[in-house]
Amino acid sequence: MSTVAKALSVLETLADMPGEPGLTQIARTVKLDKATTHRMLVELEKFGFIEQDLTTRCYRLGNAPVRLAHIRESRYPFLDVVLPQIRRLAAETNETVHLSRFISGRLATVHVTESTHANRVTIPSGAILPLHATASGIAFLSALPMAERNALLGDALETFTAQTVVSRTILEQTIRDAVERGYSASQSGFDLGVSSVAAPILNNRNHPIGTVAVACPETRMSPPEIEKYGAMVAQTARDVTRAYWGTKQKAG
Amino acid sequence: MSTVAKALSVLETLADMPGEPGLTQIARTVKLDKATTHRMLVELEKFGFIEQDLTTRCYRLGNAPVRLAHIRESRYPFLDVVLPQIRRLAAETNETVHLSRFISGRLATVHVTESTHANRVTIPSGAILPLHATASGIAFLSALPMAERNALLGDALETFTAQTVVSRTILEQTIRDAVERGYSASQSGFDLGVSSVAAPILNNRNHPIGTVAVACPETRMSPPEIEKYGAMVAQTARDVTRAYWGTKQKAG
DNA sequence: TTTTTTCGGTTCATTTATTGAACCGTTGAT
DNA sequence: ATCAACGGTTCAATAAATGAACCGAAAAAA
Repeated sequence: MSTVAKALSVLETLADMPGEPGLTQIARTVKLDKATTHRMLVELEKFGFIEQDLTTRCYRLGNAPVRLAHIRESRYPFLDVVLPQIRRLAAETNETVHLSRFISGRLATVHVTESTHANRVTIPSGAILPLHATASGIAFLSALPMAERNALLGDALETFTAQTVVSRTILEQTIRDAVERGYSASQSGFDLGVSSVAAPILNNRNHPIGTVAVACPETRMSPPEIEKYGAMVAQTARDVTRAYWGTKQKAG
Repeated sequence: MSTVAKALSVLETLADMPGEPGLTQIARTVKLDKATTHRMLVELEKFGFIEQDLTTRCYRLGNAPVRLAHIRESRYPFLDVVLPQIRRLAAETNETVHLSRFISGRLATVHVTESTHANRVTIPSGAILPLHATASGIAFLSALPMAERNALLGDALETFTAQTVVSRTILEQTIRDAVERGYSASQSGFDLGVSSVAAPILNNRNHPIGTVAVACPETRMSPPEIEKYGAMVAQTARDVTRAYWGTKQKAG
């Protein structure tokens, strides 16, 4: 493992730890020697990637990533790249299409293009989508390695409707189906009478960062539509992934 | 120079370079060997801090900083920490107080608390403040090393009013005055009839990230007020800096 | 109170990763 | 056809990273 990889591991570990941990705690979590961890922290701090509270001696994420994120987003605005694809899918299906992103541990709706049908599904932008009860959630989970999947799901699966999948084994099967087909499908799992299909948007390291989904009243989503929209949503997700991360796709 | 420092230098350099440079260009800019630079780029890419376009082989800033920035901002929201201080200054002066941040190369107004006077200064949130023509801009420049200062100012100084400072030598003197007093002052440099004083907000490495400013009609800003508000705005900027970066202040 | 543990941080002989001049194959300009 | 510049790789020489043991302080346990 290269020194740089160790430093970046320390940074990511710190970011994913709750609160403001101390040196020993960070070292234990990254599984690196205390002295090594300390040197990494010192270097990272020099560049503002982390900060240390002088009174408690604890570490926290710094401001440097915020600056870099600004630069990144001003040059490659995610929505600018993705929205045309979303709108095309919405036009082709004439159903409500929504885009979600995985932000600080939760899947949040960041854009919705509504269907023009009188009877249509409306989703508020910003809505948090439960991972086990929505097509988007299942799609997201389906692109995740098993370990991360279980960590995210936690212990209890909340019930939203009579049709919400709360059985662990059924959920596992649903996710396996989604992996196999390349898209997920859900009927009334979160909102009664709403059916949707969804596919994961991946980054260039094949980790999911969000989803695209088509949602409509269940009366317009019979098995042939599921298959048709499913294929379309999967294709759109692939297009989005390619448009945003260019041609470079890495394995695993 | 540690390996980690080299890697982070490569990252920051890439972020600050325009367009999508190639390996050799990056190596020249960071002043590191091509082989070394390449290894850093490969490591950074593994963690998503940078991306490479497979067709052009060029590098660009990646998505990882965006994720970290989300975590940082959700835990330490800048505005939550700063706004109470801004409001206190507004209450004490009963003049319009505004906060700006340096975002992707420009100084942008991110918050305004208006005076209750009938005759008051109104600034739209989001307004871009020219660096050479506003008290905020001068304050920001005054906290910057000479090299960065000149890089930011560019070649020509735009004229906004008859009083806009467009002479390089006068601007230099104005900045020196600001450095000496700890706050900057400007009369009608951007908007006619508006006077303001401002001070820089620093990060824990003493680099400016934004400014606090008091703005009012020039009729209410005679020399004694400049001095009084100047001292207050400088103190507020220091308080903000301390509140956001805790007790840890580093030299240099 | 005294003792023990845990903490953040440092040291330095040992180990290991980093380094960079020279190199290769490719591309694009002359 | 030639040359120059590119991205990327190689490997002996080298410089940096490593981590068990350590320090003093502070918290926890006795």
